[in-house]
Amino acid sequence: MTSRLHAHIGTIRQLEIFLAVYEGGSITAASEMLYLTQPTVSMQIKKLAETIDMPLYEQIGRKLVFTDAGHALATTAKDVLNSFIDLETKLSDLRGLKAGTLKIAVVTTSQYFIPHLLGPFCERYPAIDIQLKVANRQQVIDRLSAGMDDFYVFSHLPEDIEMETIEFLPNPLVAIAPQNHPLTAKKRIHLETISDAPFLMREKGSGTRFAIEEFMKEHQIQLNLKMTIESNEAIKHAVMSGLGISILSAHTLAFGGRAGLVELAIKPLPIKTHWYFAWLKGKQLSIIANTFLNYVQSEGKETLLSELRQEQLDV
Amino acid sequence: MTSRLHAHIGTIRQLEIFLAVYEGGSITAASEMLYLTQPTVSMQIKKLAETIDMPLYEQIGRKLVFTDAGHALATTAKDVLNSFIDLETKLSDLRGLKAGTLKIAVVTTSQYFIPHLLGPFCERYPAIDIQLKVANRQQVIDRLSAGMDDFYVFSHLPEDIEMETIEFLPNPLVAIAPQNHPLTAKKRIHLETISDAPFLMREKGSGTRFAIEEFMKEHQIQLNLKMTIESNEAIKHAVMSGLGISILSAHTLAFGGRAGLVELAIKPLPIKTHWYFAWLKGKQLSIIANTFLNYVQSEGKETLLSELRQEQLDV
DNA sequence: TTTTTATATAGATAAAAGTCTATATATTGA
DNA sequence: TCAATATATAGACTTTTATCTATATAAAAA
Repeated sequence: MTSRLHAHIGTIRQLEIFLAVYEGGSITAASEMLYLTQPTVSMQIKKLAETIDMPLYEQIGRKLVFTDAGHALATTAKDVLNSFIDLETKLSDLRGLKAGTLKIAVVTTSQYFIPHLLGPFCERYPAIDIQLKVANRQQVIDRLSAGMDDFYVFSHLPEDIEMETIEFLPNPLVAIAPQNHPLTAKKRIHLETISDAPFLMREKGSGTRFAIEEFMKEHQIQLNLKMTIESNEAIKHAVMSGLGISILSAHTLAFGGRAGLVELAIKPLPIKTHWYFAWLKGKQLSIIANTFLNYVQSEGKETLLSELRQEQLDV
Repeated sequence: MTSRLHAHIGTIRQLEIFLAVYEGGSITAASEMLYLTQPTVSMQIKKLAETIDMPLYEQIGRKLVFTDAGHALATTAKDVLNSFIDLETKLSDLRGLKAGTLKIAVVTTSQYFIPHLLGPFCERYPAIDIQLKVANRQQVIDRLSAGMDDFYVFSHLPEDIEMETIEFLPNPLVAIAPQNHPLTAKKRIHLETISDAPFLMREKGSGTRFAIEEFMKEHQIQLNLKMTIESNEAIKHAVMSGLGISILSAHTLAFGGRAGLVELAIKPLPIKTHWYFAWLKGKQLSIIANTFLNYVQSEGKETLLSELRQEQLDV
């Protein structure tokens, strides 16, 4: 099969002309509708009938009487032209931000604040469909390499991929302990103290872990690693139940997430890291993506900061 | 509006090629599917994107990542190409008698036997849709002039229209009276006798009336016209209830339609007329129409004659 | 780094689409 | 029968489509 479908049904223009003839009831009427000369229409219809290889109508006196083939073709022509009109509408919606998809992939820790950023954007552009993928760092990196999404959110940026980035928000890492822990009473805790307590840590590859390790190396502190846990929520619950202390993004405590936990007043903390919005270098941002980027850098950032301040986190 | 839709969405071939790219996931894959060179596909897609005036995809590494516009276009392309495939099927059905419409317009009197002719044809070609229009003579003539149907059935052919015709079946006109009428006892009734009885006649323009008038003029008989009635069935019931006698097509009595009525044995009757199948001269008969014509002239005629013989009508 | 695998661009070309003007033909209605 | 109304055909022309070959460019894999 050579798959040359179009050869059997004529051109789109011919369908358009035929439909005008069908609806106008005559060649001349169609030619006037389309601002063409009568022979032009006559010709195109003749060609169309030749490619179809069946007569489309018969001329009885002054009237055109359409054959079964003519009726069938008219039906198809209507369907097809309507499909095109629908497409045009869709495309102009896409051009005008009245449709389309914004795809974002984020590492798990950022799931605590990202929805608070997307909410107002959604409200502003209700017709835009947002697809948010929450995955672990490696999965987000894979999606980044494959160019699957518009934006990616990291705390610790991957190094071997060429990207564009913007530093978006401070991501302070704070030490937490259960409410009844002896250290919670103290107003100023020395960093060295932390070595004594059993420490709960995120898994290797985690951005949080990377930042903690860098920080401790710098301050020449050896942690007393008790357990590796792959989830912030699980770590919080482990801390609550007295298994140890930990250092986590302050955002994991925001928006009602600090029940039963106390932030320790350790002197050089918090560890100052940042959240980054990243996208593949060279990838042409869609209009929607651009719009989102502008939003993030202006209102989005402001809104989020003020929300976090209300939560009394030292962001 | 210049109504040049096609200018905005490319050619059918381009849609076809784009769909191959979309489904194959790469330009090269598409070119192999379609037996084209890679630059050909690349070019056509580029043109398509230019007419749409939006990028359809982005190349990320070795993969193509489609934009929203690309996805929308692919959906439309699928719809459109499927419409064409459906059309092709329909057309080839039409070519092969596996679809299509046979349109016939008949004068009211012939409605008594025409269905018995169409029945077996329908069974033989179950996919063919038959549209039977039963109307008065003038309406059938109007449809004939406008070329609205494939065939027309008359007893008395119109004179001022150029047509092709075939004489199909005898249409004997017989005299009828109610069962209790004094004449029903007689075995041989003189034609003149008819002048005495009140006579019920079809309306002017009716083929039956035309034939009766011609016949009576020839035999120099003056009828005692009592009433003009526009329907065979109404005439039969008027005769039954003793309003008078009449002359009607024997076929109106066939297939169980003679209850309460008796055919009078008037000597030079029945009046011998015929049923004709007619169609516009110069109108190209469709394959279906041709098939029907052949059927009518062979099996159709035979079947109908033998059915009528069983009804003991002297056809 | 080189090879392999993809896509894009340039330049050429045959065929088809799409349009026109001028003219012929057919039908209807006065 | 003639004027009015329709459709069809002929011939010409421009633009676009749909291809190709050859070559450049880019990324991934070895």
